[in-house]
Amino acid sequence: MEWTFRADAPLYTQLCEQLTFAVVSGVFAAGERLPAVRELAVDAGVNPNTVQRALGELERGGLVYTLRTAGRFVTADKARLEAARRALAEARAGEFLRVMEKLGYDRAQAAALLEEREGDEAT
Amino acid sequence: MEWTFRADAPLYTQLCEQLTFAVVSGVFAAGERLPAVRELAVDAGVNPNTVQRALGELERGGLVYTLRTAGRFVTADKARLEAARRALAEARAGEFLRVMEKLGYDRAQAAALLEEREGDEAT
DNA sequence: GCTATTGTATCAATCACTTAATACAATCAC
DNA sequence: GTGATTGTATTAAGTGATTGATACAATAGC
Repeated sequence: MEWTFRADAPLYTQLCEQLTFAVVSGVFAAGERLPAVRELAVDAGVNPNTVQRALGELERGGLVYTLRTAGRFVTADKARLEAARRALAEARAGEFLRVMEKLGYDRAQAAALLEEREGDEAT
Repeated sequence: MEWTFRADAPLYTQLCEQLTFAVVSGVFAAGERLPAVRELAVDAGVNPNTVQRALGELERGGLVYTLRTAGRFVTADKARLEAARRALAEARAGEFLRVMEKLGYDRAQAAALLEEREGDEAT
């Protein structure tokens, strides 16, 4: 998996987000075992503790679970994964609408703005 | 004007955003004089330096200008204000689409999600 | 010209947070 | 049972950024 980090936010935060997106969107399949903490750490070029901290968040959200010495696994509960994906999307949508409203765009205008956009390919 | 600060981001950042939104959406009219740095500081309950820093950002964006001892004024260039408003909206839209894409929503689905939402009044 | 009010500059300290090193614990595999 | 591999806990230190106190500078207004 590809890791990219900006300098304007903590590593563990970005790690958490990227891991969440990966899990929720199926990069790691439901029930699949994740690479070990140390492995992920080497792969991403960060300290194992940092990975640990990020994964702790995922665990609290029920997206992954831990078998003490066997490793971490993505939950097998596909409904839960889908619900999480949806919840993330809803949250982002909510934030987006709040900000747009402060800028004087109502819901319809905000939606229209999305569709009008040209050439914003997210490489 | 109403100030609200969260604890999860620097004051000057939030101040900057709130001032930008206020200026761009006409809370302070084009050409109007802004309250003095010290006045805003008292009003918002922060240090004058913090206000100064935030306003510096607005100035760099051409939204306000300074007359050394007379105060700060919103630019009289309404086109510029409108352009800034639009640019902010576009930027947010772009971010939103990028994230939604990572979550597996294409542009149309993202837009649809906005319109489906119920009861998300931004009090 | 004097004074009050404006923005500006400087400097320091505190504060919190992130990151890292290291050691511990448990159990799977053989 | 032994060792390798897993996650976990503890602790420290760097580090960097934010905020605040204070002094400076310029000029508008009377």
